[in-house]
Amino acid sequence: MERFLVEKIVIGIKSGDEIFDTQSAAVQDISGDEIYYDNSEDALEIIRHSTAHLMAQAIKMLYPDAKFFVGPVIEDGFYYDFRTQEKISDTDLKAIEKQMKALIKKKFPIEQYSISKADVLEKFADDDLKQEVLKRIEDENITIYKQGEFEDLCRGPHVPNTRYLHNFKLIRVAGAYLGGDENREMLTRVYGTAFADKETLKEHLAMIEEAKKRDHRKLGNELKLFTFDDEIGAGLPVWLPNGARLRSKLESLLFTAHRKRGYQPVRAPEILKSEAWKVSGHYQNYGENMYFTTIDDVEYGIKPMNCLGHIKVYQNELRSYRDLPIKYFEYGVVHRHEKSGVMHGLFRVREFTQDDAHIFCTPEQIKENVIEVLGFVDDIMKSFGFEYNLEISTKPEKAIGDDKVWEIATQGLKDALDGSGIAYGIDEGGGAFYGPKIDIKITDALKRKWQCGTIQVDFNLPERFGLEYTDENNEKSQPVMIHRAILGSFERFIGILIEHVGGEFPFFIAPTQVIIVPIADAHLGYAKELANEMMEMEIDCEVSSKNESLNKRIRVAEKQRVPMILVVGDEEMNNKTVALRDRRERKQYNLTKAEFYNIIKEKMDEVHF
RNA sequence: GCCGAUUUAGCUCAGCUGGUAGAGCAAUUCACUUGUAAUGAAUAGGUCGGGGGUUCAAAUCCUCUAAUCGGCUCCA
Repeated sequence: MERFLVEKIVIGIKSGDEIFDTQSAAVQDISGDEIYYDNSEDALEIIRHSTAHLMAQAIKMLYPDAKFFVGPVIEDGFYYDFRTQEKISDTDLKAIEKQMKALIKKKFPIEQYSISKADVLEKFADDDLKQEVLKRIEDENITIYKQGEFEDLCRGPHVPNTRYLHNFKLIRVAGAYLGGDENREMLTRVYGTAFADKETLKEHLAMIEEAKKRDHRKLGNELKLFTFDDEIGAGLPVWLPNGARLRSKLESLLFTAHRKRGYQPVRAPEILKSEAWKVSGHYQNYGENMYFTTIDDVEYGIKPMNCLGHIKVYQNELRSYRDLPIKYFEYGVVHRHEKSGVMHGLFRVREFTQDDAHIFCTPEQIKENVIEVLGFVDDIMKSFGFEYNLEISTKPEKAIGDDKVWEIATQGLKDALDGSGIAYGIDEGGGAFYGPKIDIKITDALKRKWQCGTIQVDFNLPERFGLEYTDENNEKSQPVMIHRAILGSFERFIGILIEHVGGEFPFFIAPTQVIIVPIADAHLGYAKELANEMMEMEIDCEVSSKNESLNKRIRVAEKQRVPMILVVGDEEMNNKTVALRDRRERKQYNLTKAEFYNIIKEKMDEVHF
């Protein structure tokens, strides 16, 4: 393979933003920059697309009844959607790979020709999936690629010969709706990946394996942070002591952060009369995903959001423009009926706690308040070392309120983002039913994106609940509500944090911050004395006094990813010192008690959102 | 909800084509009293996710159901 890289084999031409393979470039007489056979983005596009076709060819040989839909290149690989009568499972991938390798050996040239759409429709008249593909193509001339006996409609680009496709791996089998429409049939999808050389492929696969070790579900179990239980129910997390300690540290830091920024803590019930959800529109727009109960013949809905309670707090007094903005926050426990197939560790659950807040303000105050929230988000994300993306979601199909109101609200969000010079993406039609939003997205260990925080501008609920304040002219005006969450939910945020740090939590939030290992029973008293002093300093601390060897106890503490391990024996006890072992460096430092306490105080003071 | 797979001791996993279960770690007890990543021995622990069926016999085959995993769809 090295030989190819050195020789700089040309597999395509880049003209402007478009990539052409050598076959098309020759036919259409296109000139531009040459794309060499290597791991560049453009080359991988060609290689992966060709590998997808090679896979289709192999599948067709093994499953002659197979009909193919589409096979695009995706972020780190490719897939192909198809239909067969026979069920295909992960164990069949090996056979498909083997067949692909056999095809590579035949060194089929990959040839291209083009025919009119009418002819293609005719040619594939008995292939309903091809007809579906053709419905989605507007061009009058369709190109077809042929390798050996196999041909498929395709825009390309492709490598010139199947012999360039050695370094691939089929990853998994999945199901996918035809055209992404859940009302259509489900096709079989096989995911795979490919590179220009074997080493890069190996590295990529190793990286995926490494990432799996950071999976929060695996670490949550190993570190005894949380669990799920069949008897309790799907999507209902149970927080174990370690996880609950971690979570309560986060809660308390975030509480202070809110208070510093002028938010008032409030609290409202878990269940509210359905009548209230009808006023808000949740009953009509979201009822199928809510849980209900009946008390004395009156129907109540378990809250899926906290806004209604906060609205009632606002309505408890008459408000003046001088009071605005008013900011209420609550760690609100909400329940949402998620479909059975979507639960995913702590990332997608049926009960979760939002760090939810509502800002009631005048329309003029939207921009400054959104900017302030964006700053709050940035403070939190930086403290944990998270990279995040922002996305504006606009009016969805299921929506309440005027188009004009939506327009104003959406513009308000854009203005705030533009005003603070932050880059953002746009998700058309992805907004909440009552207003547009800015979503804060973070990626997990396997690079899947998850929405965490959110900022939503809402004119609709204030209208529906008739919210008012008295303005400068002593007249009644309607305030705007900004819904916002920074973490999104404690569940999802902690899940992401676990993956981000691979279980090695920073000192300020670690469930067990210090573990003391007395060398022998004689040192237990001193260990407990240290532990008590640290508990006074609000440091979570454990004494490892089990009847095990010193080495074993250190090993266990390390595996539990405890940031600081103190070993104490005769020397430490007599001199009132500690031997501190660093989690990562495996080095020891001998410190006096006072020196050590200063270090941990400093570590705690480093954190402020 | 849909497609595919999985479910055996607290955890991680063995258990071939049917003959009622094993290992390592963890736990408990005892001995050892340890100076920076696993001391040794003994003991205990499972109606094999749950229901129904086939069979002389089911962890193993069939069926329904639940949960989990990988995707799809969805996520106020």
